[in-house]
Amino acid sequence: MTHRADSVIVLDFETTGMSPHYGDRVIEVGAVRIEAGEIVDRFQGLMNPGIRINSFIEEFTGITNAMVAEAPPCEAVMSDLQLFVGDSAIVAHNSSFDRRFLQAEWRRLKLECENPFACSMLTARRIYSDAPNHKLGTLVAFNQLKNDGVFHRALADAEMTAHLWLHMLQQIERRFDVFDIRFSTMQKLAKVSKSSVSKFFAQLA
DNA sequence: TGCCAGGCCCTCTTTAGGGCCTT
Repeated sequence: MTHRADSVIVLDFETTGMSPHYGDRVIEVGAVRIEAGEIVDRFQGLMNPGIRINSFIEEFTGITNAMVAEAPPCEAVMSDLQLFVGDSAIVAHNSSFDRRFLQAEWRRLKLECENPFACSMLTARRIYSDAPNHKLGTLVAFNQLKNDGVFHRALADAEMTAHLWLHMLQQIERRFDVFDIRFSTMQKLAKVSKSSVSKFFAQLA
């Protein structure tokens, strides 16, 4: 399976909680496709998880039980998401979280999730070691990236993550005078130890 | 109704513990 170096899906889920293993479900998905350094397509879907959303999540996301009651079931939206994502590489902020939910929801549909993942949070920890923290909202403010002030809604967070991802790519290219930073390079960057970052960047230049 | 996790990183580490990040 091959992936275009400049084509990735940036994904974000809102969910009923932290763990699909304990019955939590996805209630909203937002995804954008990046090609050639630009957002070229968007996918958004509110869905009915079939279980009650607790008050904390309602407050946290603004997504209420009344809203999802009118929405299609998870299975329908997740099936459409699979068509949107295809075999593209996927980026998410703290991707281990979104990957767990994507795998769990697709498993219900008997779909495999073999897409490669990269994590914008782990990459940002390497590049922005001087940031106050590495929450998505903090990194957007830290880099003065454009946003519409909406947080904890899936498409808004996916778009902010995409802007952060593109910003990190541009900064690496500019800083080290290299072009065509590939998805696999960003994956490796997120995994190298903090003490090895300088050596890693030296190999890029 | 309320509760529940997991992967990664760092360090005063590796026979571990605690913090960060996601909802």
